[in-house]
Amino acid sequence: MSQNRFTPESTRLDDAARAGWLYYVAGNTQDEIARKMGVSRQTAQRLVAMALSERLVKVRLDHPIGRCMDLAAALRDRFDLGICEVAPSDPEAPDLLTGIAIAAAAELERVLKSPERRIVSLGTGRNLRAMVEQLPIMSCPQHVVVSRLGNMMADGSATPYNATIRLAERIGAPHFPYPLPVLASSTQELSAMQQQQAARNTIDLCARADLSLVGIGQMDLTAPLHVDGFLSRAEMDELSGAGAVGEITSWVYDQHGHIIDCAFNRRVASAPLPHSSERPMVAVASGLAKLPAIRAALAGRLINGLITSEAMAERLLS
Amino acid sequence: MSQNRFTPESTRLDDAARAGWLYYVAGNTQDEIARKMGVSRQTAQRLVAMALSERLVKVRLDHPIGRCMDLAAALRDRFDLGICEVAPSDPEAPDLLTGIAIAAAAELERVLKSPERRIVSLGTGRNLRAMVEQLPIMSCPQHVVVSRLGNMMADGSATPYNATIRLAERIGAPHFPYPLPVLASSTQELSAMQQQQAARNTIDLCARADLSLVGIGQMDLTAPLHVDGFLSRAEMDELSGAGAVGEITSWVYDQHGHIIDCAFNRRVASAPLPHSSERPMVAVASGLAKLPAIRAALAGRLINGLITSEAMAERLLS
DNA sequence: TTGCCGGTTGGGCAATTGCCCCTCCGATGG
DNA sequence: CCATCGGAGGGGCAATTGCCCAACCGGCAA
Repeated sequence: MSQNRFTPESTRLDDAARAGWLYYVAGNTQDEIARKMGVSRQTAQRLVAMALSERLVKVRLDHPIGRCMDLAAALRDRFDLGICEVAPSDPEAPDLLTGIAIAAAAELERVLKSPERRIVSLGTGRNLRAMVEQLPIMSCPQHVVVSRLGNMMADGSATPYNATIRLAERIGAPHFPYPLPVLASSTQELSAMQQQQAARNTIDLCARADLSLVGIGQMDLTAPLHVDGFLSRAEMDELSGAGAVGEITSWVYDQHGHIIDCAFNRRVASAPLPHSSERPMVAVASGLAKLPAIRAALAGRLINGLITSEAMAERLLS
Repeated sequence: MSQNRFTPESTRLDDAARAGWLYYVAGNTQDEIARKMGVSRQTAQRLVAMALSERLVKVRLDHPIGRCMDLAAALRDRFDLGICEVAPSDPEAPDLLTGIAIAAAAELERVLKSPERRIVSLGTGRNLRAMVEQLPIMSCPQHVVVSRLGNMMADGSATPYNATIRLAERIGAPHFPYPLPVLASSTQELSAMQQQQAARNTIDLCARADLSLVGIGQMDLTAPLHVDGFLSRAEMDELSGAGAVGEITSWVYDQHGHIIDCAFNRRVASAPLPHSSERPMVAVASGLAKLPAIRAALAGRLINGLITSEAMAERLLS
């Protein structure tokens, strides 16, 4: 009541956080919380539920599950990966975002803990965005966050799932948005764009990134590129006809993991994918539909790291 | 499965981790977990409980208040406090009055909500005054507000920051101003004053207060006692020489939280501070300058409750 | 004023969870 | 061989939790 007068909804969240803390950290029952906070049991229950639904409470499991570690080791071995993490799957929801996001956040956090300056480059996508949400709030002004591709659609509007800004905000690091759109309208325009100092600087940062995290897009009707409107149905059919199975930061590649030489790729403005680099280029991806895309990216060594689900790991190894 | 034969208990932990993951991350019920893992519901429950007891699950609250509650819990534990609240600090104004005032007001409001008669005794200071301003207007004629110290300066003028009157007005409760000045001119005069029926009655109310809220004053050039003219520069230097680090309702104490036996304290007319009382004696204080004063008050158990800022809580614990 | 509307509260009940206690099973030792 | 023992599994019940629904509250328009 009283405290609500000033910042109603922020105080309600505060109460939710407090209730969540009392419940999950202090181990109170909802009755005790109700008593301590001077509200009814039902309200306490609502606050706890809100802490959950507003993603105020983050749960992490600190135990390497043997099966997942085995799968990760097998993937590392088979595909010569530097970084590989496998998150447990719920058999009935095998590609729940949260598990993979937590695993990816842990990997990212490891790098961010360094006192030395680190450059982290990010792609886009739900997975990366969910990853950032799982990261604890930390202060890392020594690092740099850079985006590997634009967040503007052709008409200038921003794409959703922008992970770079969120990450930079969360860890208090300077960040470099990608100064070009996702696609240029022509090869000529692209060349001109790439001459800009800002573009050259950002692309250079991407090339020197100490950790790159990217999503992987499949090439079917649910393809992120298509859903987000970068690729018309006709273009996509054409690309599929040319053997496209997946894309990373909009670079479309075939089943061998080779970037396809095509009109579309010649308009892609994203930072180039490094060739068999020493630097970690880690894909964060799951979902049955992405299987061929992930397999190809691994085969072609477009990536040298993978964070995925138990279910996907099993399929990749079979 | 296969790994069981070699490290049975590690597999049990694995199962616990998996069960915990399915429960806390994937949101399954224990029945579903039991079905998916092929065990009985009871076993699933045991596994989930084990994940908890083995500290496999780590819960984090991503809301400023979460950190505050951690700090408050640590302070409560370290200094054996009954009431402890830590308000979030704005990094750029770590001791902003408002946050602490809101926290203190919430604590006060909890007591005021009681239908039973409660006696609330107050000290003085900006913090308490700000606290009262944060309190909702409510009708509490059943309670009693009493001041722990005078609001008259030597010349009879009133001190600013009088919280008692404001609080009484705001909640519509009867109130007892402190019928003596802050300082008597001599020990003899003080004894005479304390014989007055009104004084004895008020002091008695203070001793029986169900909640006492006081400020803490530091002992440097910005000391409230000095700024408000109760303590000359020379007197303060003398007290500092005698080890004074802080004061509560004008009672000056040393770094161990012991009221100093000195000429000044023998003239202090404020209600006595209860010794290790069961009744809540809560300090509302923040500001870097007050650190030694707060630390000493905690050490000497002059207070058994504290409402402070995140920044101060961190310093107190470090 | 009245009545509607969105949002919050508390009662009550069903689902879920925590836990006691008994049983079973394998190991151990007499 | 049998008695004992400790640990895991399961039945069952009480406590806790989740959620639906009706009541209530404050704002707003008629």
